[in-house]
Amino acid sequence: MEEAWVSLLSKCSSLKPTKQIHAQICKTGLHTDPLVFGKLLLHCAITISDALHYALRLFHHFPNPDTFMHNTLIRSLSLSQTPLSSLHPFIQLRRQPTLSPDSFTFAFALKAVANSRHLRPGIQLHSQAFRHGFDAHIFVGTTLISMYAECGDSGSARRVFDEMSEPNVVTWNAVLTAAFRCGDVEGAQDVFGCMPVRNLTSWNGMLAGYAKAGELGLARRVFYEMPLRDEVSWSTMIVGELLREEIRTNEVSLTGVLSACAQAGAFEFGKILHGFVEKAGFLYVGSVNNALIDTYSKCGNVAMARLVFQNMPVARSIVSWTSIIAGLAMHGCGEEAIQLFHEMEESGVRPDGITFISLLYACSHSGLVEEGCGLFSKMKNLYGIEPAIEHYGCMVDLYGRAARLQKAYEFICEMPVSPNAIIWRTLLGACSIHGNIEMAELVKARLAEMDPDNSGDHVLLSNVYAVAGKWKDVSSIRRTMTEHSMKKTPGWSMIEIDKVIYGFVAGEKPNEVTEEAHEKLREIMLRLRTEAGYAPQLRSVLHDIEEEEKEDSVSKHSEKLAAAFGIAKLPKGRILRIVKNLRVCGDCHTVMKLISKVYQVEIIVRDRSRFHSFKDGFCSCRDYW
DNA sequence: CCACCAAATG
Repeated sequence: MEEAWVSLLSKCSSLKPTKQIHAQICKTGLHTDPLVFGKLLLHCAITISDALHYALRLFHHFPNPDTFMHNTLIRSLSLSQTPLSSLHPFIQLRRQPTLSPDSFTFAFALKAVANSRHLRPGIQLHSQAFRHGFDAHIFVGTTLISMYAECGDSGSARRVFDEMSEPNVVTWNAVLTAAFRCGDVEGAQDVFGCMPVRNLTSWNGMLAGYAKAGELGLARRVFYEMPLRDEVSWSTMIVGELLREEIRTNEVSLTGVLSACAQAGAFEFGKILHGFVEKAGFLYVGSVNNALIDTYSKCGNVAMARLVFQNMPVARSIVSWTSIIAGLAMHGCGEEAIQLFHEMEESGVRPDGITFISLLYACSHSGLVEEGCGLFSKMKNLYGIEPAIEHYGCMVDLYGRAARLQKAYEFICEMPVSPNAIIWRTLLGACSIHGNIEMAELVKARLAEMDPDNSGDHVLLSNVYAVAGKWKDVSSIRRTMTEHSMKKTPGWSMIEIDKVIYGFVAGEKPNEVTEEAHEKLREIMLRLRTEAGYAPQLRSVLHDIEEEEKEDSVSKHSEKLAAAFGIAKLPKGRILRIVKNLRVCGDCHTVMKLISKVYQVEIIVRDRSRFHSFKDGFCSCRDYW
């Protein structure tokens, strides 16, 4: 309830709608809730520049404000354009006979002084904190140090630090930046050398300090030596123009990094890069926009891809149109992809062969057989584009997925170019989806002539047998595979949590992360069984093994582990984004649907060929994949 | 009765 109001507030940036929201909050009676009221104060003081008086009036009418409420007002004002105005509620609070200031009060008030850079009120606050015995408090002490540094009094900052009994990392970091702020680069180096513990903020502090002092060479060195880099590190480098030379000389490297993100599915990192692109003015380079569209689609966020496409400040090229069509296709938005294609035709951009590959792909992944056929002939007849082998492959996929296996087979036989292994493999995949043994055997024979050592083909065929319960044939395939020392590609999945990527491989040696994932997974499966009536679907298992063992084998699939780990680690409400190297198996697909319903989370899985976005028990692929 | 608010890097 409170969160709803807060998010509503964050969307309005002027006083009038804020007043309306306030009136509504009053109706619900939540206006006396300290949390809601605090957010309202903060919003008026920071987000809206001319609403300070309104914040003060709100506070004035608040019944019996306690120390917490006073602190909130002091904090709000300290962050406003006129930080020193927070001294009024500070004095008011001290005059109240029933209330007394606490450590928060002093921390906020000192922060206000630091933001205003006026030394004299700072000194007064310091002596008052001393009288109340709060100057020894670690937060207050640390704020004192940075306050003195902001006001240019490095000697006092140093003295406060020397008198502290147990400085922690944050205190050390405050001293570090204090040295830089007073222009003492050598002092900062000393502090950095003496620090008993360092965290990312310490490194970022060094980086920013050097950059501000104009020591660009040293800053670059810090950047390369850092054990870990986050958003702040990167943006320090960009804002300080430390990487700009490299990027400006060839924006190729920027698109290169973006495409690496796309391949790895590193969404959070891609977002950071997007921020840089905007800040550094690279949005005016068409190819960078296209790379962003591609990155967002491949990282599972087609909505962001759409947004980049819609807001492009430069002309959309054929690559831009094709990228967004391919992105929509990957996410199962076939109709939208076709609609965009029509818009593209109207805008006068002429499609090329790659555009049609994306379109046909969109059709085959959304079951739009008629539309796909129409586009295929339009490509040949209207645009005069001679279909390449990839186009034929898409058509085989289109018919095959739609269970029209005979039609697909005939199509291959009538093709004017001779089919390659990929074409036959596409059909074999379709046979495995629809469980057609005869066709699968026929196709596998062709493949055996062309590409006998491909383990994936054996696995596909054996899956067809396994589904039909023909375990003899399954084990014979397995024997051939071991005899030819063919290895099944191990399945892996990864999930990004707080910009760190965790990988899971089926059957790997247990470690801390996998232990945790397994434990969470056991708990999840139990809940799915009791609350959603889940029963494991064992058809996806390759081998003819005991039922119980099979269940065990299915339960170890890497995407399940990644999902379990995500549920355990990510805060509620966050989307789980998983990347997998192979296709999702049927059982995992079901489990993801159930998890999304029971745990009320959105899960986006990128598999080998497309995206599955699970929400409320349904998948965006509508079980067509 | 408790907890919601707090210090350092861009």
